[in-house]
Amino acid sequence: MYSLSEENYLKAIYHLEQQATAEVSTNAIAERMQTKASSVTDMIKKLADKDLLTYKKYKGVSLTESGTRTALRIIRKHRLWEVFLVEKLQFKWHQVHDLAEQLEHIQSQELVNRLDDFLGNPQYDPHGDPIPDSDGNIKRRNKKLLGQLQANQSATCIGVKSASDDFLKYLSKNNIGIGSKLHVVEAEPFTGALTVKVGEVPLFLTQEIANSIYVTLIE
Amino acid sequence: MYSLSEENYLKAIYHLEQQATAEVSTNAIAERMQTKASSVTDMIKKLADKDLLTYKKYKGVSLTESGTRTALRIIRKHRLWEVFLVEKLQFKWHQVHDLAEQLEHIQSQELVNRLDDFLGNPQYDPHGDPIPDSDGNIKRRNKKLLGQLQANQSATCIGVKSASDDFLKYLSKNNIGIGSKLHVVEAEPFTGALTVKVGEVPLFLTQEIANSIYVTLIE
DNA sequence: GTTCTAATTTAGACATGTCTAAAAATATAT
DNA sequence: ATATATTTTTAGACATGTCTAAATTAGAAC
Repeated sequence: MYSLSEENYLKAIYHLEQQATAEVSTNAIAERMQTKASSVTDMIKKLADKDLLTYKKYKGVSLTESGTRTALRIIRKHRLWEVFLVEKLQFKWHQVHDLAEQLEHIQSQELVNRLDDFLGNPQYDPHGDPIPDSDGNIKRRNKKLLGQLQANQSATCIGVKSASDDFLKYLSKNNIGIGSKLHVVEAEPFTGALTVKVGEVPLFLTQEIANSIYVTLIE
Repeated sequence: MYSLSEENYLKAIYHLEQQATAEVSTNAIAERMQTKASSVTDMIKKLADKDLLTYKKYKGVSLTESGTRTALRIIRKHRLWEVFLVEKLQFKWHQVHDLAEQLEHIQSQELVNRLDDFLGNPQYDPHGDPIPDSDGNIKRRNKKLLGQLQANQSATCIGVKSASDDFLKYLSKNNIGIGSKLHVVEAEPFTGALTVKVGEVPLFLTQEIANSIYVTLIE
């Protein structure tokens, strides 16, 4: 269907669009894709010719509906493969990204859907990001860093940022994993350190650690 | 490591080498890869430069030890993914080849070995072909078509050739699957039809059907 | 509004892997 | 042993996706 490069551009542009407010700039794409602006311009033109994005010279790009749909299909595959790697092959959260970057380009609707069923139709990947369904619907949720919470807020752990082996061991020793409920008892304004409760057990977390844990607020 | 094209050439040449007695010819490769002889010559030179095969102009090629090792690594991946697709995702035997052609190019020793363990270290793929171990050792066995057997020989079903859905249904209705023991009661010389026993149940098979079933002899 | 700077695009080049058409080498037939 | 047919290689072209360097445009500063 689309080439490997085209798919990678679509995915990158989709992610940039999620963050940015306006059109996505050539330089932003170049930086994200570790390539040169001139290469981006070339590719942008091709994608525009295929109606995957709209492009006005010097004015940046934005994905068309078709482009967004295609990007979401790739992201769906990426995240499902990540679940597979972690749940079935016992990879650690932080080991799966590069592999999923390869697996996401495997072409077969049938395969993705069977994989989805095999995994029990998971809603979120091991990093806590939502997995689009086969129609491209995506359950967004408010992903925050634990360190951003105020005293008295409660949240569910949905993932970690850049996990080292030691960090993951530290977390499991303290009974923190995906799905753990965390309640912020106190947030120290100067150091940024947090006192939280994991279940009923109190735990002291440095700012650095609190900012390596992704959570979603419990209302 | 190696490009997608390079990997595909290595695999094709390996398979041709298994069949052929002497060096593998440019035209043989071209036919198998559905490409032109001139393209093959170009690629052959590159692979020779990388010491993956030896090549004398007009004299065909043969894989070096390094080339063979690389080919076997790809075949290992191909066959393990086929097992995954059939055993875990419930694909039919005949649906998995094209998907495995894509999956075999995923780069990661770690992934293959974990997949191998996850699948319970299978020895054979769904077509009955042996899966090389991580050192490239391969358990060859005598793969024959059921139709080639004589009266009174016994064999184990190890796969099917070009299976249609209807054919697979026919087989499962008659209790023939991978691992089934088949005993040839009679081989009709004129029509090529066979009378076999599946366990204790006698069954009549036309030549066409008998030549669509792969078996390995029981000594 | 003109000028400067930063972002973007264009022009031309290169690597990979493919092709066609022509040339060269090998194999076959008599 | 020579002519003919087949196989293989070479030469030159093209598509894709990338790059560098130069030219262009947009946006900010004054």
